[in-house]
Amino acid sequence: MSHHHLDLPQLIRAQGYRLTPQRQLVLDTLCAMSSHATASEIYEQVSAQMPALNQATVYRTLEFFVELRLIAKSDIGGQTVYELVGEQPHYHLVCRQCSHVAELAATQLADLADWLLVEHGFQADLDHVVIQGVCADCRASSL
Amino acid sequence: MSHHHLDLPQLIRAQGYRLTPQRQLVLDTLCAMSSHATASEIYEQVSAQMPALNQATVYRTLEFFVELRLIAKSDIGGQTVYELVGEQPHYHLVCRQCSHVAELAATQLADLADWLLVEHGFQADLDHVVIQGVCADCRASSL
DNA sequence: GTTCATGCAAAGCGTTTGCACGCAT
DNA sequence: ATGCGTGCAAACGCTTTGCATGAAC
Repeated sequence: MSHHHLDLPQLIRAQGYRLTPQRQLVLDTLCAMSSHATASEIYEQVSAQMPALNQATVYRTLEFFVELRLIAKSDIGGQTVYELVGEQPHYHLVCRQCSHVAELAATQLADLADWLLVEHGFQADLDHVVIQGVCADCRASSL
Repeated sequence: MSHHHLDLPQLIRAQGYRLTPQRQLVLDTLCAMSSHATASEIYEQVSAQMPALNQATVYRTLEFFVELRLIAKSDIGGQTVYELVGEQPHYHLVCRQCSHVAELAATQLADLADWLLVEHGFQADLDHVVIQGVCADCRASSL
């Protein structure tokens, strides 16, 4: 559970919110899942451990953590996916043809981010960037 | 109607498809609208000129043009928006706080695109890139 | 004890689909 | 004449919401 390096109870309570088993479980589950997941995938995993937990709670909990900026919500190929905001910002390459998703460290975006901040005062969330296109395999097979 | 530089009838018929008044109207409307628009915004505009035209037709028509790669479909701040693919590729900066959307020419992305192609064989659609973050105004007002 | 979070069920919204008719080819 | 595209209405999936109960503080 890599998110345990942060003091979750304090982080939540400091703002007047409450730490519930449901919130802990959702965060743990998202951490255990390799990478991005849809709300229903998360719900499936979570309800295996806590069957009473409701889908509405999953949505509310995810939204809650998104607002705390502990998890990121993005649209990947028409699907809304959630992901733990980790130490290593990364972005996604989504293939328009096969829907394959690759993850890349955001180091290549650093210059762009700097430029956006200096020239436009825009502070980019590098964790949210999704780039569509055609992946190497699909390009090869369409030759 | 800046898209009239392309031979729409031929482009469509060459692939065995048909050019209908509805398809023309949707494309003209999207061209007339300053920039990106949601399906319902497009439907409103379009049905003003052709009241019988159905929402389902708008969706089917938009999807049709997306597949022809005449228009781009992206998710901006949770909304699905459509946009004519013009001569000048550009990307969007979306403010997480005020939802303001700025457009920038994709020239700053060119290097990144080159790098993606060379290093990962990934051919990026620069028209689809959406970057979330906090805009200059919101950063200023939160100081 | 107070208030926030949850469970439940229903509603909401954007989008898609099946079918019969009509129009572009 | 053929068959693709449209209009209509219903269905669909994802997400949100109102309310009463229950749990965290």
